[in-house]
Amino acid sequence: MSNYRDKNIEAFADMFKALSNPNRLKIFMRLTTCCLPGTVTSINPGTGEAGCACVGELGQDLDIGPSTISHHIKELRQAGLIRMERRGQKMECWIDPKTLRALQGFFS
Amino acid sequence: MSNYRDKNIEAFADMFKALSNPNRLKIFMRLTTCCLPGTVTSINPGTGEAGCACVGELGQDLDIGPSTISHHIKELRQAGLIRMERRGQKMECWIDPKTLRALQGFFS
DNA sequence: TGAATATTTCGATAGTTTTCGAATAATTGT
DNA sequence: ACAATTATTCGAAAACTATCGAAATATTCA
Repeated sequence: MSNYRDKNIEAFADMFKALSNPNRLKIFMRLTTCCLPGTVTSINPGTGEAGCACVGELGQDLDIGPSTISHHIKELRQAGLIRMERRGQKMECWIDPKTLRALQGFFS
Repeated sequence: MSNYRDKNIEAFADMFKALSNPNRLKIFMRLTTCCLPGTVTSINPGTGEAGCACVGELGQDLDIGPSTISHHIKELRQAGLIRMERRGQKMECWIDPKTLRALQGFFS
């Protein structure tokens, strides 16, 4: 009787691949620290809107172009690590809580 | 004041890269289940020797050649995930407990 | 409608990875 | 010394990845 990890090797490999690029890992870590799932995310002091980091913000301090940021965020999304939704001109991103729990369980 | 993760982004990216290949991930998982660090590892019923999985054993059921197995195990070792030591003709492999703890802490 | 902002798509290029098979090395037992 | 076992190194081929810049799309605001 195999356990959860054994049944999802390919999915976990995809998650680790998404985290294997330093720039993608930085984006992921930024999302975990700025807007952890389950917690109240940042509120824009100007607009008063609740929100999380958008694609442009996530790419700051990364020294790569916007098209590359977009590509990386797509990879994180396809691996199931993050979710995103359009909010006006921007795309808000946040960590998928279910996937994060799966990763926490993987090493425990 | 940055935390542990921020100071070791490259090292963590290397670990995730090592785990991003399905075959390498299977090898890693096999090591975590057959000989967890800190626990008494398997004892060979014939010889009575304590030991863990060797390179050949780890490559079973993987449908890739021995040189590829060797390559993958080298990647896991260089990422700091496993340690190994010669025992006669065989190379014994085991999980590095320090690195495993670092990974457990990464997602928590 | 048209300009500005934010993001994505596309095609290209340089670099990396996976895997193989042949050759080599290390160890053990005859 | 020699054969058998186990594992590593090397060179090559195919596939994949990271990044770029240009063009395209979506949204807001004047």
